[in-house]
Amino acid sequence: MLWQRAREPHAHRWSLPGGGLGAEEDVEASIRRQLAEKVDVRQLSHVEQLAVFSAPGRVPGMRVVATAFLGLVPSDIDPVVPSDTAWHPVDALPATAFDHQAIIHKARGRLASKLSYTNLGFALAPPQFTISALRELYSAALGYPVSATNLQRVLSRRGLLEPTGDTAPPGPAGGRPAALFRFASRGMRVTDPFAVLRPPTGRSVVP
Amino acid sequence: MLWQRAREPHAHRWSLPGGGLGAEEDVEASIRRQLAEKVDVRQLSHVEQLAVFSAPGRVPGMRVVATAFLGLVPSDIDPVVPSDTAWHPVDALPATAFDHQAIIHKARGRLASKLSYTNLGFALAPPQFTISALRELYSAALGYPVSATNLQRVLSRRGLLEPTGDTAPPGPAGGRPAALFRFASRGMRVTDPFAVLRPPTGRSVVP
DNA sequence: CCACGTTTTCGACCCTTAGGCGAAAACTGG
DNA sequence: CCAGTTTTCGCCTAAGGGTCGAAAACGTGG
Repeated sequence: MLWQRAREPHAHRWSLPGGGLGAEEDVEASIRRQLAEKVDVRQLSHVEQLAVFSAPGRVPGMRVVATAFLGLVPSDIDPVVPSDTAWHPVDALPATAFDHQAIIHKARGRLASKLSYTNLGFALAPPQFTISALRELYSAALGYPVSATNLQRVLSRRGLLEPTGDTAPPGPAGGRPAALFRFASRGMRVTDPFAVLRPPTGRSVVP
Repeated sequence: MLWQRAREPHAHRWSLPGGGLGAEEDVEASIRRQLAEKVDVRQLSHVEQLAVFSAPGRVPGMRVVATAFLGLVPSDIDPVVPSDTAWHPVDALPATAFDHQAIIHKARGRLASKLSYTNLGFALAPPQFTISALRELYSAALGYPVSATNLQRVLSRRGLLEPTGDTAPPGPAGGRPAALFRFASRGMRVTDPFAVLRPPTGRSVVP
């Protein structure tokens, strides 16, 4: 989600939402406030720190140190945004202001890897979904196709997916009705990768 | 590595090295400068951003937003440090200033997980090492014992370990001389965990 | 110099998890 | 009732980690 800058520097160019840090808030409270002020995005399903961007010349004319965040919104939600704000497909972005291109690139990398070893999919998916819908979400987020069969089995085996019992009606072309699922837990859960470092008894990493 | 604060606030308490951001440097250049100024640590084998700590009251009396870093030094190096600075075992830390306890905790978690799915061990290990020495390093960093057999095979299979051909002399109690190894590449290399999200052809994540 | 304790190394076997394929199931439309 | 579609499920294979125990290579003490 980008909005078009009104003022210099980089007027009229698309940029990530953000703003200055207030005296009584930390950076996460700040970015949530910025989003709530400038655009109507209250349904953030996940927010996490990405990185600090602090190159001296990243904003012409003044020194700005930015803490970039990765924020996710479920796919079923289409927040109303002001006229200067719009959603863009991450594969076809317009020219962006400052170093925002690099921030977006880093954000996408973070999303891709966290989709692999966490249940972060819950933040992208609606409350209920079919496996094929989830497959499309994952494919879009990752940038390459994933197998629906595998996705279901892997997520199930990790205990992240549970059936609701309901089914979704088939499409116009027919087909077997798809079973509906939901994510087992809200909030992030990490499935620790690799076992070299797994304690002999099977405890998790750094309790 | 901690040093004892000379001035208020939190005088005489142990704290992480750090300092203000200069006008002509980014945060990474800054932390490297701080380390070079205050203590003689030029052999940093790895430096990465950890997180921003920005709670309004984290430093009493003034507003300080800190970008925390994780920095590693190979185990064979014992940098000379000023009299107010000392290395502490991470399992037996003294009382620390501000929120540095939380920073250290986060750093250790990051180190533990990156040891699992990257070759970050290269930053902890000396140029040459035996498998048992590496095993002790990993065990210490992770906080629980790891199997030497497994460690060798896993790292070898990932192509991270290569034999030097030499052997280390046995200890005072005798024993078979241990073969010496080195890490195949300096610089961080990520072995992407889990394969659900691996493209059908085997391409890596986000080229 | 030979038996013994020590440390390292290597191989064998098992288990868990992912990837792929194809058949069966369940539905629509004609 | 039949053809076409979409989903689901089971089976098989491959890869990676976990464990165990035997063999290799060394020092030491009798």
